[in-house]
Amino acid sequence: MATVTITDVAAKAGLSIKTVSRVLNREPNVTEKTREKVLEAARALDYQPNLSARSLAGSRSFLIGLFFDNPSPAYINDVQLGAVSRCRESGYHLTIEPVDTTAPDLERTVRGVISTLRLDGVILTPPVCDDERVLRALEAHGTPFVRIAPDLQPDRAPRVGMDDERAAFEMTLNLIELGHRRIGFIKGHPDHGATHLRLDGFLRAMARHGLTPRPEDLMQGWFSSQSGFECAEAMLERPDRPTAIFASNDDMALGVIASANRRRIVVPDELSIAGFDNTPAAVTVWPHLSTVAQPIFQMAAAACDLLISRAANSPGQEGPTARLMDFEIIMRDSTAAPDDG
Amino acid sequence: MATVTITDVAAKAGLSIKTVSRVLNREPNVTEKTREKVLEAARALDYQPNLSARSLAGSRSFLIGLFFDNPSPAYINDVQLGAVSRCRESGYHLTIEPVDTTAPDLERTVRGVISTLRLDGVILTPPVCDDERVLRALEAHGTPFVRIAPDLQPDRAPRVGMDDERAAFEMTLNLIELGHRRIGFIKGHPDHGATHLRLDGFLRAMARHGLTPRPEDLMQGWFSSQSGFECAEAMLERPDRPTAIFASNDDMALGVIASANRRRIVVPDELSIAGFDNTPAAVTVWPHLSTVAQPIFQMAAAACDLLISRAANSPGQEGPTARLMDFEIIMRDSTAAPDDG
DNA sequence: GTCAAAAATGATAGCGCTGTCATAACTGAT
DNA sequence: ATCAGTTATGACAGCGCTATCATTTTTGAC
Repeated sequence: MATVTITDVAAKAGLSIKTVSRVLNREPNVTEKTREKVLEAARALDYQPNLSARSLAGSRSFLIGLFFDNPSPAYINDVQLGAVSRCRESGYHLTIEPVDTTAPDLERTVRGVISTLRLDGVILTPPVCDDERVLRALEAHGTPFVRIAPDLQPDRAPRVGMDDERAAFEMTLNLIELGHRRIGFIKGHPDHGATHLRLDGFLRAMARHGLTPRPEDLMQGWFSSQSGFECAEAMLERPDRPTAIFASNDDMALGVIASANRRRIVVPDELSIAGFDNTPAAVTVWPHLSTVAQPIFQMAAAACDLLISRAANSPGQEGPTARLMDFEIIMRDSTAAPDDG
Repeated sequence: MATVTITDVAAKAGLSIKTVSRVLNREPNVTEKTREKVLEAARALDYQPNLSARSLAGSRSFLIGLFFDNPSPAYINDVQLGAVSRCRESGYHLTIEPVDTTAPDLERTVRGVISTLRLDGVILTPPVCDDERVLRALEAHGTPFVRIAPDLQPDRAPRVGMDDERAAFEMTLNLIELGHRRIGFIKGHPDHGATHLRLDGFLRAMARHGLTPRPEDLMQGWFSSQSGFECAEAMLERPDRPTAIFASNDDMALGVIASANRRRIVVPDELSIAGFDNTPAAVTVWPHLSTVAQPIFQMAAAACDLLISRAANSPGQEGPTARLMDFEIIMRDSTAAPDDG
């Protein structure tokens, strides 16, 4: 209620508002003594700058937008937490903009948001990060954006991500080293970039050990637990079923576990199951799911960082930045050596 | 990039900027013809109002804040979607502010956010909605807020929620009508308001049928799947175990299913399980979980509504508004009549 | 037609900041 | 001391809107 303005601070400190502004914005050419005086006055008055005024007068809005369509809640949650944590440090705020990629007026919606809010930057998560209309709208408006785990045209704009191929490769290697030879693989949604990379990693690990998966052990899922369940049903009803199934995300792996439970197939004794993503649900089932943990929080924080430093400093680099973060293979209770050695 | 201002629209329409402003803000006293002219000019120019300017000049910021600590990602996701959907309709935007209720400087953080952003309203989810420091900061600043499912002091401020007691009551009734007499109940986190209400509903339904749960069938959980698992382990290892377990949220119910699976207890033939919340995970397990669906999306939308209409119009009512939404009992595959009839 | 009342429109002053440019205060070499 | 070359500070315009109040136009009763 008590609205303290920069003018009040200036009066209290006995300086001009411009000098106060300089201190608050960490601009150069301010004496240490002056700095102190301003800071103390601001503290005493509990001064809070008015974002609208800063935004209107200056070139920054201190607002970062997070555009997402519909990844899993857990994923989005991590992204938000990561982004906000970095925003907080720099006085930025996060506005969330769920985006319906199937909406016909998507482009004008996006244009509306970025020009109304004058966002300093936008974070794009899959699958929005691969939507041509969104990218075009952002580029046309000149709004900086960072894509998280984009599929297509990786060098079109700055991005952060992780090495899905290598993660799938290593998880598969783990399975093979446990002694598995017949390993089933459930692919993800074909429109999702990670889908192909994870499959590639799986195949590379198999090939490195001279293993060629049979066609019926390579199934097409949709990243939903239902699709994982259905693929598992098909694979598990055959007498020569795989001894391990690697589902390319946790939801599908959960479907596999559900199918195994239904068929009284003991996990991991009779069937090893691995997932990908390390969702909270992975430790909610029994047995706990072996999976790949993506550093989602860190990726989002890095994305934010890119946006904020870009907004603050001038650009000046040559090609778009790309930051690859480390994943982590987490072996829990759903994987073990196969029965028949 | 091409920044179209209200002045441009006014010039194009051959009117003053004030008249354009009136049309855009749906103020009265504008001829239909004038209205048309303004709207057409705005459309032709693809005019997008500048939120910062509107906020600085006027009394509204068009920003709603969502404060949350750490409910489940699925819950938060629904809240966000519900809130944003309503914000969109009214030209508002949502900024998210994760709040750490254990942080010592919580109060000044909250104060900083609301005065910097000049939020038109704030939505509080559990457990933030019961944090005294947050409530005090909001009240002191005079920022309108709506609490979702508050526990303490329900009439301290406007709120939306649902009737947890009656939902638990009805679910329990369903279980009893299936033929269950010995029903285990797993309580939630004691600090959470819903915990007591759900227990009350359970007990009332049991009492109505002359049933008194034995103390060892009334267990203390913490809303985590791990705690559900542990409670189930204790209940299921007894020879006279319950024929049904009602866990007061889905995560714990998932823990119960995990325990049953581990013990080769067939669900629902040998054990019925019911949850509460209808999280996505409820249909990720096998068998699919019977549960209570909270209208989270609608609650958040209603909360937003309250804030926006309050921001637009003057207040003028007497007591704080309270809106109770309808729940839905969803009976899926984890519940059935008991074996022994 | 006349006139007051009501409705529609416009001129103008800020909102609280930042950016630009001018001014003042310090340097240190001569 | 003197003067350029810095460095530190301040005056003031204006960002794009809304609010207030003045002005013009329309309306309806007589």
